[in-house]
Amino acid sequence: MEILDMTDIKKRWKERVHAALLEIAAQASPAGTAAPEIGLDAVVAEFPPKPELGDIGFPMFSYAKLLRKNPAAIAQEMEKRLAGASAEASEGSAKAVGPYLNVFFDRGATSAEILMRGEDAGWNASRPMAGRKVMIEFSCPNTNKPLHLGHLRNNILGESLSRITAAAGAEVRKVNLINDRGIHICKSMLAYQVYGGGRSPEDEGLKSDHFVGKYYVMFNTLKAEDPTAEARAQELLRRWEAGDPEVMELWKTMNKWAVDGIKTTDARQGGGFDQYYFESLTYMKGKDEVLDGLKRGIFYREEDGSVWVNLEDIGLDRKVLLRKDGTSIYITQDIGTAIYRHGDWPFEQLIYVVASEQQYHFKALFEILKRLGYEWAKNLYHLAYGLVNLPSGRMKTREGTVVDADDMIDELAALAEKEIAAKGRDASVGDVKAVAEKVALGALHYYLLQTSPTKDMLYDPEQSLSFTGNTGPYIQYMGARASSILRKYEQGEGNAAAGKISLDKLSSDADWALIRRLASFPEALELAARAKEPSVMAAYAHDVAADFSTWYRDNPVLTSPDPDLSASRVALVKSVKATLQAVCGMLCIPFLEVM
RNA sequence: GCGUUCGUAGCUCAGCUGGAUAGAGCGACGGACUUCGAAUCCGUAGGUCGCAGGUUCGAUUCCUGUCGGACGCACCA
Repeated sequence: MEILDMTDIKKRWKERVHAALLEIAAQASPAGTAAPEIGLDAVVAEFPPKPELGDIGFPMFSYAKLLRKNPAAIAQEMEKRLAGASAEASEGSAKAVGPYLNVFFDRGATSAEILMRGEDAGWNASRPMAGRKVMIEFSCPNTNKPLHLGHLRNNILGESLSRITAAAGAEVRKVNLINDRGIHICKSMLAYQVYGGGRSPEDEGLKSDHFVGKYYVMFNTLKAEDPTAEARAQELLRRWEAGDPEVMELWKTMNKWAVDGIKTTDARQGGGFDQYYFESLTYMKGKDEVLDGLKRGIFYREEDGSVWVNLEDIGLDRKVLLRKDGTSIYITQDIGTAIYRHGDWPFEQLIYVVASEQQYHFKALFEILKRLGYEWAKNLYHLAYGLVNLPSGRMKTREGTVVDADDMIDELAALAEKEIAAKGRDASVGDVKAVAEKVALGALHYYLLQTSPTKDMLYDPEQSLSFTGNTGPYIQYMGARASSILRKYEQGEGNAAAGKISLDKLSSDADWALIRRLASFPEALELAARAKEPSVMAAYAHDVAADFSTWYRDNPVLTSPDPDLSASRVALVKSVKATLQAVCGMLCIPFLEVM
């Protein structure tokens, strides 16, 4: 069977509508005069507010003036014109509804396509971003302390966006830039030298990144005891830059502890990277580029020897690129790193997932790369995201300190475990701890992704885990319910095995509501990928789960007396499950067969 | 002060390139389990989309101003 792609059907209808409009326009204009121009882009399609109005709609308002007709009349004429069109039956039909021209999909053809999902692992054939190479940078931790709540949002945004972009057909490369050098690193090293006594994380029974973080905090203790602490840290940095063997040895050891621990947390979230960059290896890059730009007159040198760029013409400031002593600063490194990466893997687009406090920095960075003449610089994108706040109270740690990522997940898992016990599900789920961890991650990830990245958000752990409503666990629960039905079917319950799948059995409005939702998957995916908005997929996941929940309450699957009806519904449940699995995968919400 | 960004129901959030009666969830109130898992479902109440102008046939969406919050404006990263 030929696979129907709803996105394509929509596009083809758009073209038909466009063609018909041109015909009307040509007819309406007096002989000898040019027909008014209507671009294909001027044809907009949207979803009618109620399903009975149609599946997609085209408002006719904007052509009224051009065609000197009222929108309703245009819609009428469009309907007549398109009725006879040689559109294949499977493409549906168009009907005038007031000032709108609405298209009704052919239910049978759509259903047939949807039912294939359950049987075909490669059902997602939509590839709107095919052929594109997209590099996505996220996480970028410092190696002086463990990840915190903000990193969890960063990680999940980056990971989810990567998966969505890949699902949309692009080739994706996830990269992480480890900030493993600098004064802050030296502070934890110094504190360890003073207080560590050569102990290892194992000796203290701490996760290795938490161990390093402990000494970073202890630097404050040192500062209170020793007024020269800051100076000593600076001295350590100088020795590091000089390659002092003793300092390098300590640095390597502590960095490994930090990075190993951080990687464990990344893996816990389900993420990972295709390539790691280390600031200690890249921070020298960029200087040559700046000097080259200076030679070409893109930058200028002040009397003290420092090198600057003037971005005032685009509403930014003057920025320093090289200090008067000739050393690099932050933005210089980023210039170098971007160029270096493009050499590594010639991306078409590079997306930086970085907190919105750095918006200014990235504007400047992108502009500088553009001025240096890099063609790809126009495709650099800063995915800025806001802060994660917690409701004041229990979860908020003392002022000034941040909520640790591992602690947060631990706490969520403990709550989930309690809930499983409270529901009396311990026996059914088997490995309670493993399931609780997955529920915790589903809760956390969905909650973090449902909000648009740009906004600051309030993370309420209790609410995210509440298991009722717009939450990750709700979506997981619907996945588990679907799985449960299919499991029983496999075990021979009901009479579906004796029936055969019939599209006629899935033609009710209730069926159509669910099928239409499943059919809009390619649109949701394309929008999410194009707009770089995992929240679109999150909303879609919830919609699918909610529609399924409504549907299966009134549509018994295995207990229906009609074998054909039963078999058809089993097929539909399979495609619901396949869809939920795919979408949950993109959102890093673990799919659970049982919970 | 300048710049960026956010402001939608009591609370947390959606609202796709401007379009048909602004949607979910929580909370409140009222219903539905001898029925495939009630971690569910159904219903009711609740909004002058911060405010004021403007563009448009049409504005929550675009523009200007204004109020309020967040962030940024280092030879830090």
